[in-house]
Amino acid sequence: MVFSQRTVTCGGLTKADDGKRVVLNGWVHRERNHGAIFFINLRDRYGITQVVVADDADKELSDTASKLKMEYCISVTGTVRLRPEGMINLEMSTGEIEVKAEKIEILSTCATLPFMIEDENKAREDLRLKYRFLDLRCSGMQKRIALRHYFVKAIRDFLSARDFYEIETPTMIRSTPEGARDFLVPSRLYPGKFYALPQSPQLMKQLLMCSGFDKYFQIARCYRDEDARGDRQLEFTQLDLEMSFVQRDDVLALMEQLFCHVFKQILDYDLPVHFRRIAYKDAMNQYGCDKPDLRFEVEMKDFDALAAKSTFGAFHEALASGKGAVRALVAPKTEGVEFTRKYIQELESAAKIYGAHGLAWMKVADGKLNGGVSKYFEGMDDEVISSLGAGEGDMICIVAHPQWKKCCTSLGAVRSKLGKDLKLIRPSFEFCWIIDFPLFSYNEDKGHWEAEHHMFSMPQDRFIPTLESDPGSVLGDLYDLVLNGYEVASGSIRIHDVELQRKIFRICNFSDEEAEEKFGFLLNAFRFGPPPHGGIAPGVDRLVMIISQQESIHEVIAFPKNTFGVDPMDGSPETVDQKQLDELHLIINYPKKEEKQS
RNA sequence: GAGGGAGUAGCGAAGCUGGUUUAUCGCGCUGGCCUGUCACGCCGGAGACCGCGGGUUCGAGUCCCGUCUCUCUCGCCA
Repeated sequence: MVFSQRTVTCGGLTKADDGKRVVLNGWVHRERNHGAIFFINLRDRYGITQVVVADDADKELSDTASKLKMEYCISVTGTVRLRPEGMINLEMSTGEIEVKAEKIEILSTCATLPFMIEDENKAREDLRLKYRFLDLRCSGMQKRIALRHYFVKAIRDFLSARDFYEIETPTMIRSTPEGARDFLVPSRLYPGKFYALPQSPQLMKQLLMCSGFDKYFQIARCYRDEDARGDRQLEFTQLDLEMSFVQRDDVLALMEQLFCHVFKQILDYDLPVHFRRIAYKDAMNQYGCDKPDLRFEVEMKDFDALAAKSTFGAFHEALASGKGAVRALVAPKTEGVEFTRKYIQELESAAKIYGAHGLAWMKVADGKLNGGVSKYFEGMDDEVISSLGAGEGDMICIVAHPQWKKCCTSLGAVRSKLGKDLKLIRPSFEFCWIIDFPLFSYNEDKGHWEAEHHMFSMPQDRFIPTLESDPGSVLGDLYDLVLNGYEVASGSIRIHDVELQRKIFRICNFSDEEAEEKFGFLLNAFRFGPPPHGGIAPGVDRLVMIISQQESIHEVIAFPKNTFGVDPMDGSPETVDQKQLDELHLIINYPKKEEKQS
């Protein structure tokens, strides 16, 4: 197709270009027809420029102009001129100039739009996803995709300058029996055999360490066949990173420098040089989760002793086994929010989602405990109020549970809800490290220990003697990076010793034979002088989401899947031809529809 | 696997406790007018069996049951 190709973009013209003859290519963003004069806002990736078809236009030009509709793709040839006095639009970066059209070519027309191309598309998400190519024309999406590009570029620049190599690893690998469900790819050449898509390049990067590439990173696509959430979907992108000859603090320091650099580069935002470090146990006790939002101050307090002194039966029951806990927090008196029965009930349901049986509460009025469970604290008013630091008009919320973790997470949910409802959250970026995670957790259903993180993380030295006798109390050289209540990175110092690695497999119920069968290639590599190494993997989607103030990673992914793993645009996943199945030696065993009992 | 929310023209919404109506409004679409707009303005028009299927009722967008789709959360996600 022959057409007038652009000489400039729609974002770049200024009054310095006055008088210049230019060609613009772009989309009709808005069109205003005043009869004998037309205004066209022409849009491309770089911005919007006003095109004028003036009253002196010939018939051909004004006929073409009158045919234009939103989202027609056109080429405009014309001359830049200053806008007349009083017609300057300060809202637009190009608002001081306009292009007087001499020729307009319609490059393609546009059907009736399913939604308007605006700054932020207000259509339902499934419609946005079906017409994602149009949704992406909206300036909000354009900005976020651009931000993502600059985010990744800043990472590459930073790491390259520090001698890291970017190395690609396979996306079709062996399925390994840990973590999430794998996505499988059937093999045509080997009937009955499958590749798996990587949940992360974990083992490959450890092997690269064994190869001597002591500083590695990769912007890696990862796949996990689990249900989606606002902050995760079945395929996502990680900055995967690994280093040899390092200890935990080297990794943490590098990440602190990296994020300081990146935030300065793309947001001109100054992060602190060091991020706060919180032990997992303290995070649970104080914030009720392992990814605390530190943008507001409400903290949970140990209420075991005071609960034991109270006369409230539920507290005593929770503590009876010795494994339970009672935690309390103070909801600050806030203008515009009444701690009504209805609101307290809302808080209680938030707690119940995480297993709490109830939410105990009392208010501080005239320096005394009032309402709720206050009658069980007779004579303890001053003690309770001062130990929690509660003030006049504040409300004390208490959760008791026979399981420590459930007690904490339930009250943590209350804390989160208060943060939002009482508008306590500051607009800022609050990073912190969560360290000293337990290495194992006991899986009641399966009846054996499992790795909290993954089986390749190093136990902290002091626990190595008691590894097998007391797995539950072993802390690992594990670390999560948390930002504004989201886990944005997770990593560890890895095991590089065959015997220690075998021990960990055994604790996680893998026999030596099984371990050899599934992870033999790693164990084999560890026989040939593996270096001590460790790394981390920040989630790119999540970080860009938080930086761009969004609540769903869909807003920063060009073509995301919906909550059911379906792409409404291309319709995937979809059935395939019988021929394809035959080639792959597959027979589909459809699930039987359950007969409904009538 | 479980729970909460939603579904009304192409899009976004209103429609209270069942009953004045031809189901309302904004955007878009469409016909016309308009020489400085920039979310242009003005006049006119088309477009919805109120997700789908039953039921209750003299009467259902509204109440009940079922079902589908979407969305958030728990479980799950090292």
